[in-house]
Amino acid sequence: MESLKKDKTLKERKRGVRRDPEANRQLLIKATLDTIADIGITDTSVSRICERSGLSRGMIHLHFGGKDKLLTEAAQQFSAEYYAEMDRMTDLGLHSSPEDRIMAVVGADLSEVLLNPRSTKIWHAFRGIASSHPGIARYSSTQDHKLVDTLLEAFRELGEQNGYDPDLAEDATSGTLALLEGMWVNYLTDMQSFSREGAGALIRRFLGGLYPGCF
Amino acid sequence: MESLKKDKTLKERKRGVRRDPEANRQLLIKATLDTIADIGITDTSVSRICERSGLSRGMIHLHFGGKDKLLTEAAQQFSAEYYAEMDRMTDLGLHSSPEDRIMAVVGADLSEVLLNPRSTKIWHAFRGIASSHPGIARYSSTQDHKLVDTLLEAFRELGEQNGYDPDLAEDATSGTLALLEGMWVNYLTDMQSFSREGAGALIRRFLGGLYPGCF
DNA sequence: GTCACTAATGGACGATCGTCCATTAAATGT
DNA sequence: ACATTTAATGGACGATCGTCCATTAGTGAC
Repeated sequence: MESLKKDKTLKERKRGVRRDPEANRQLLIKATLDTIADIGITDTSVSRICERSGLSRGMIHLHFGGKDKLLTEAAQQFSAEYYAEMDRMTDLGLHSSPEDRIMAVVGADLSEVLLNPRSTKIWHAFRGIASSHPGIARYSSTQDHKLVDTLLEAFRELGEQNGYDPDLAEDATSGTLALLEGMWVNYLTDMQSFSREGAGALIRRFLGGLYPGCF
Repeated sequence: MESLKKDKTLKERKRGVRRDPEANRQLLIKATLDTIADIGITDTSVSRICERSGLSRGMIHLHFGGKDKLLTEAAQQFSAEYYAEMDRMTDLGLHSSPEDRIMAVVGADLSEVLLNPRSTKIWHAFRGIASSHPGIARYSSTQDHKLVDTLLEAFRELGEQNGYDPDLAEDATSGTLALLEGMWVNYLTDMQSFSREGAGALIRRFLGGLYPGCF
């Protein structure tokens, strides 16, 4: 599968549009993420990235000005892709019940599209070096994003409808995200025995406890 | 504080017992963990570790046989220290109520002894490279340890006492650990605004939802 | 005091790191 | 068609990587 990708790349470069800076930029970012997922961020070097992308070693400096900048852009793009997919999978039923909207977020986060070997490895690799790479740290948090507002709003609405303490919504939001973080860790630690359904059921159970009668 | 440690080390070597292989081993492991917490695991090299420990560059190969082995032993020791501290902080009241025992685990995990800048940075650094370092992966999980049994037993007892579904205990255990994982991530992401009390209260709230009338 | 033994040193080694740039190739403008 | 501009190459560069080992220094036995 990997060598197939490489061949496709090379062929495109031989016959199609022969110079495409933007495509090469993207190719380098993708190669970076793939390399991190494959051999770990410690062994992800400029040479290895270029090798995988099929481009020459000078390209990174040309397009990004250095390895660190490339890493930062890769983290940014990876984060953006996560949220784009999350939006795509949850925006569909906007006028559904708060429970459904919340569980849609949970389900999306636990789905194979978002939670897979590649993404968990990359995600945790970036988080692991975030404390020493300020540029990357900006993209290794779930906490300051639209996603929080989505959940918060849904929980508020749910609480309002059923007469629960309004400030419960904040804890519910924060707790839901924390539970999901924990599930990702479980998945990373043991992909074999991880159950998406089990993880979803667990979170539903916790939320059902917080909002009795719902979920 | 750091140069002070170094001086102390040097002085000990000058006047006290002048050759102490085991002490140097420990010194190297400590220097490794400190370096990871300080400059990140990417920049943690043999030279940097030796520099910090005040020992010569050959020591790592002499005592551990290579950098990877040292890293693995450091991860192992770090993990062991975590569980030792956890035991120390929770074994005190063995015959107390299940709720208290559970919240003791939560409180310990959120206490400054276990949850601090150094430990979170090291923990996440190791986890970030775990997928590509099988030796380290063994020590980057909370899931296969005595701690699980402690919680499981307490939740079972709690369920029994109050007439709850016994299989709730497994979800409660797994969820509690997941929530704690999430709290560690929150702490790593934003140490300034993190509140230990808030985090503890949130978890208590979730558990109170699962076991109404308790917590 | 001498000898055997182990701990510890610090530099040599080849490999690889990330950066940079002179050169080549392709696209664009005239 | 040729000149100009931009994309892309691939090797040179010094620095640093991790490993290894000949050497030195400290320790204990006799």
